[in-house]
Amino acid sequence: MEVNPGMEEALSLILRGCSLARDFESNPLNFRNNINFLARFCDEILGVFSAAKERLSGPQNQWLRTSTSQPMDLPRIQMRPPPFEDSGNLPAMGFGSSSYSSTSTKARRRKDGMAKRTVRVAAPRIGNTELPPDDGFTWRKYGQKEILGSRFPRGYFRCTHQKLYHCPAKKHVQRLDHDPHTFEVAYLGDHTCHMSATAPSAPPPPSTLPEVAGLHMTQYPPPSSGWLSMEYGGPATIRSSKDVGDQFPVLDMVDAMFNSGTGSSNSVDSIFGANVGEEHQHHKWEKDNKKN
DNA sequence: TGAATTTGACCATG
DNA sequence: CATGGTCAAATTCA
Repeated sequence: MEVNPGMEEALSLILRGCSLARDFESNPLNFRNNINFLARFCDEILGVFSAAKERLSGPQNQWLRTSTSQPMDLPRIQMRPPPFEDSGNLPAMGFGSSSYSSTSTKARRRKDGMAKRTVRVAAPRIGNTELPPDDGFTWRKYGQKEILGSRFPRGYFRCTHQKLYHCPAKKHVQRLDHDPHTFEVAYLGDHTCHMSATAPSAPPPPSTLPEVAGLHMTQYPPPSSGWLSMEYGGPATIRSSKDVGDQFPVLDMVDAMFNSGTGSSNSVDSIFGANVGEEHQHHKWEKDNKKN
């Protein structure tokens, strides 16, 4: 899918703002003794969000309503994402700003006959973009494979507690060749472990989920911890180990500004190195390409 | 030291 | 047979 560039840009900006906020959140003391820096920091956050808002409210925002990048019409993709919708165990959707869309895949059906549902997740340009998106569950990577015709390898994940709870859930994560900022995540099987430790501590509210643009998200109570975190910068198996803790004013500000669950990168150190990711990726993928 | 990730090999499917 | 999917030993990490 092609992500609308305007949307991408706005999302990137928003994510950056969130990242900045998180940076403050995680190291408030760093700013305490440096008023100038703090002021500039605030300016930057405001500027980033303003720019994002500009992009969203400008004439070019038509894509919000008439996005043609999706094979399906928008109302569809404003629905909650397909995976787990009947299990009462919706993914946390670490990044509310992501565009989710479902695609029917003609993937061959394995003999186990697991249903396969795919969603597309827009990755932020910032942060550790080479890690698969988190959906609120904990996954364990069990393989990675170069896919023919794809520049990027596909990662194979299964539920961390597969053994403990015989949870059959799996997912395949692949970065789109033509759009490296988008992951296609294929979910296979449902979680049977949602009452277990696999499930996020604070299950996402069942009703309102972020809509596709992540910008129409009406206020839904974010999980007490890490709602701002995209839970995206951690290892493949994402535990919100470095919990955010209590909300900070900046987060409130961000929340107030956007009323959205837009996530941000989990990796604080990536905040000021927004562009490092790609380099890394290429490095890594070059390596990956050597096999097979 | 246990758990997670990496990675080459093997298996299944079309 | 080519390719996608999984296994499992080796390695890394916390």
